[in-house]
Amino acid sequence: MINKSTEILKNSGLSVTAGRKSILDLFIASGNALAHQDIESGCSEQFDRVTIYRTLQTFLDKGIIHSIPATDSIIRYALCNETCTTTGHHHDNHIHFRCEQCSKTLCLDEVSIPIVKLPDGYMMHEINMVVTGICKSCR
Amino acid sequence: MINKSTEILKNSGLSVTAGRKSILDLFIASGNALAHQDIESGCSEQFDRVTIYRTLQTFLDKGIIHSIPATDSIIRYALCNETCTTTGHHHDNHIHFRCEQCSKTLCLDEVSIPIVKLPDGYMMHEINMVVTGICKSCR
DNA sequence: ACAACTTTTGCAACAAAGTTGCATTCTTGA
DNA sequence: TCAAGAATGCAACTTTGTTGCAAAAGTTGT
Ligand SMILES: [Mn+2]
Ligand SMILES: [Mn+2]
Ligand SMILES: [Zn+2]
Ligand SMILES: [Zn+2]
Repeated sequence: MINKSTEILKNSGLSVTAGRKSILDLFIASGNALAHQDIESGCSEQFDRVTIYRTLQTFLDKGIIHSIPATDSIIRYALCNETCTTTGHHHDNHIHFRCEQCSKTLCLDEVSIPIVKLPDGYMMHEINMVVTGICKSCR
Repeated sequence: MINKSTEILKNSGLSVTAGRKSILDLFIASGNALAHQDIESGCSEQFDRVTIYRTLQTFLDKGIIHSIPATDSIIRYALCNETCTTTGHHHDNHIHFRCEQCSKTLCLDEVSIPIVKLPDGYMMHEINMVVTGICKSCR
């Protein structure tokens, strides 16, 4: 296995293509969550918009990345931890932080989502918690 | 004050127009959160798409409605509780539930968002918590 | 290293969602 | 009732997301 992106792709049973490697490298290099647009403009090589949509969907399905909800209708994505990749089911249990200053969205892996008790009759599947505010580097 | 929607508009210092009343009535009548599209198709009268965008933005600014993040890039909106309207700053502290069966998004006003401690250096402003699963009426 | 097979990609053509400027219409308060 | 200001509808446009299909690239076994 030559490098990390190749390794992740092979472990997920995906064929290794320039586009997938490139996009994955971008995720690995970047410290924050990426939106479709970030990827389109941030990739070393240029890839078709459609390819990026399809790649992101594939990565989601395989548990390589997870999506982060937001109120600006821009979905951002970040690398999952190992367990998601291996099980094909998302197990990210951390909160996300969106900085109102620098607009970066971060995974706060060290802050886990607290347990909430739903009213009777509700069945919980996934939880998402997004905090907005000012990040460490913007203070 | 003739009815509730008029009252809310006046209290927020907004002029009372057919569109605003209609949209607000829809929110009041509906038990769940509404997306732009729901409003466009659900209003008694037909209003221009642009008017609906602008109205939603105005309602957000005035603290009449709040937006609910989701990972499907469709933002949904729901009525705020009184405190938002009066202060112009959102104070909704409840979690949101999105049913994977009926696709309805609900405000669970009775379930408040638990407190989380952020790492040093982070300043919190707003918290959003969205739970997905199966709702009471879909079991 | 090659061929056969499978998968991925790019392109084109759409559809849906969101934005902006401007003229017209509606609200409001004097 | 009327003037001033605010909201609306329309047109034109940008951005975002989807689908089908042919060409290109990746994979597997020899
Ligand atoms: Mn994350
Ligand atoms: Mn709510
Ligand atoms: Zn920041
Ligand atoms: Zn349901």
